Amino acid sequence: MRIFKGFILSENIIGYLDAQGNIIDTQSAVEGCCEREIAYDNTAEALEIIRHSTAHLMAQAITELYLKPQFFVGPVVDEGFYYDFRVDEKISEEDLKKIEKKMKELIKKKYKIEKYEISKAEAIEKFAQDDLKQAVLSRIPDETVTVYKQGAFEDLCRGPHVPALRFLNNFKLTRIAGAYLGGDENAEMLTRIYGVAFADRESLKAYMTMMEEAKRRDHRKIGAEMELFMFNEASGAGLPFWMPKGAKLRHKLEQILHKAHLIRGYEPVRGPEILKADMWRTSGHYACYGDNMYLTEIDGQEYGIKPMNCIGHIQIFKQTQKSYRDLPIKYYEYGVVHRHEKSGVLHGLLRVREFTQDDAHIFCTPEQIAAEVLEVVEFVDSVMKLFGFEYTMEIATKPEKAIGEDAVWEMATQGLKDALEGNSLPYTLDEGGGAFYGPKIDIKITDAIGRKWQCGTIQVDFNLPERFEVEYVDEDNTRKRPVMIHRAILGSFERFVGILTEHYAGEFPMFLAPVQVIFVPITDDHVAYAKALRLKLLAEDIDAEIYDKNDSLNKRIRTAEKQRVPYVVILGDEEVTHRSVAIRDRRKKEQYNLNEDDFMLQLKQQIQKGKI
RNA sequence: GCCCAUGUGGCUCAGGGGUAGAGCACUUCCUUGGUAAGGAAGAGGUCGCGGGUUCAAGUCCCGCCAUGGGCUCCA
Repeated sequence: MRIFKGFILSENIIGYLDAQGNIIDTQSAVEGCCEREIAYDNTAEALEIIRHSTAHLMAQAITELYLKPQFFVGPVVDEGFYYDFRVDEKISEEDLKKIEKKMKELIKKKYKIEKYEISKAEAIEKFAQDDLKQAVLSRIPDETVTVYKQGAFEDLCRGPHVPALRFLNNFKLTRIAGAYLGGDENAEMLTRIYGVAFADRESLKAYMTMMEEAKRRDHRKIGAEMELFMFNEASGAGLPFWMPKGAKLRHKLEQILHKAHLIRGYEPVRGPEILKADMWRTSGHYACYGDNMYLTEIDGQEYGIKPMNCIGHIQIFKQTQKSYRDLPIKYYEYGVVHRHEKSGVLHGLLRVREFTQDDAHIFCTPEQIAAEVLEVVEFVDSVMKLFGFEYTMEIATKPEKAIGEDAVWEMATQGLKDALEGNSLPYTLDEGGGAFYGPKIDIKITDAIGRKWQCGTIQVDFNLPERFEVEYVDEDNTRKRPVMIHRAILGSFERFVGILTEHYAGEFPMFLAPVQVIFVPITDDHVAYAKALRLKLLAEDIDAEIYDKNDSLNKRIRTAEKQRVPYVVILGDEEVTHRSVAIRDRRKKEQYNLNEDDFMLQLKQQIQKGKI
């Protein structure tokens, strides 16, 4: 047994943790520095070391393959690692395999990873030919910097690294992309290669399988297959079309939510799609959000297409005089909005230029804020439970571009915190992430395969009521300013349907499925019965189709199965005679018969599950 | 908007200077079949759009549009 730096030296140790939980690599460890060892496995600490070293290995491979390589930063991120760099030739997707191959060759050379220290001045001298390294150096405040070396390859780096390349066997380069130097939009664009690495082959395989699964669930693929929605090149980017099946799905979602709003005291309203630019000047949108707005001119007057629905709701509120007895007033609208998103960010239904928000504005007194925010949180909770989403909340504070006094912001932000803290609801903070008119709570949901999405939002706003001079008459007969709470639960139908599609992999529950039942009559003699049943279902708002085209029975069953419809129902002589149905459970590939009444009852019970 | 890649019938893809191909889907006919592809015939494409090079351009070059992966931002 060998003892090394106070620890038993094992083939399996790639680093240590000190008393503060910092990772100390084997190159940096000294006698008595550390509390415990980091073994070569898939713990967060081990992966951080492994991935960081894999990034270096990739850099070494790139150095050997391409002309004039210069490297910027190569950090470990949530999903793996990346390295930003510049070379004198073009690198594309196909090159990733070549780089991977070179990385594997380098591993076989069994280089040790060594570390040495030099002064910053020496480093500036050493990397004089490399302006990216100079950029990195200029960001380092320390007077001493460290360099890691493997074979002929040296890189300025803080570490930590594995002791030798043999720990880097299970990696995969996943994609190549452009990235601004330092994330600055005005700076040069570097090449970025992303990769993942694990301690064992199985974990890498599991990760790749998860990626495949995400690809299989991609809402763009499923949306096309199921004919839910489409885009049209000639019509423009980011402008979705809802095909009949998608519109049915969306309609069901709208109906479920409509009922849920009414029960909670919301009233439906609707504002115009386009308002005079002066309205947007008053609201502050023109100044703070103008870059994202579509503007036009009518009869010499400037108009703006609405990017948000608040202004319309404010006008409706102001139309009649309101008493403190009326508050809170809750207006809701499935509001169609247009936002000029940059072309590069458009992504299926998840990021579009025209979308419909499930938007509502609650006008209330400052004293009512906490209770109203809580009620919205409860609303969010029931919606997310319905679809089986886990979620977390995040409070976002004042951004750089904002309207209103700091004191007002402070009060609103505190109101949100109080509402959550007072009810022991956990949240995280996003400093500077608020809307320009107020702070907000963002709801982030986690889908069936663990991905996170931002959907709902609750925003407290003291500013717009002030700007539009919104008032109510208080009990002492004076005019007071109400507070506005902006909120959306799904966020937008587009995004939410996209997320739902991936969450369910297209296998929507009965209460959402665009087509809920498919009847397959065995011969022409059974079509009449199918038609009669279909009408009965329609009367109950259940969408059913009949597959009676001239194909073999097996073919029609296969086609029906592939539609991801909850109920495939076969109708033949037996069913017609006994007024029954033969149901195929497509998940279990089993079948069972029900009489007509029980069938209807079962369907209605399934639909009932969609009530909130 | 920026970097990289891609664009051939409704869908998935082959063809890479010399007169457009396959499978699925679609239409018609035969077949009336009890639980995942019965058979035959047919229709459908100015190869994303616009320029250029060439005797000749899906094919090579340029610009634009759209899509995909990122950067940045957000519902």
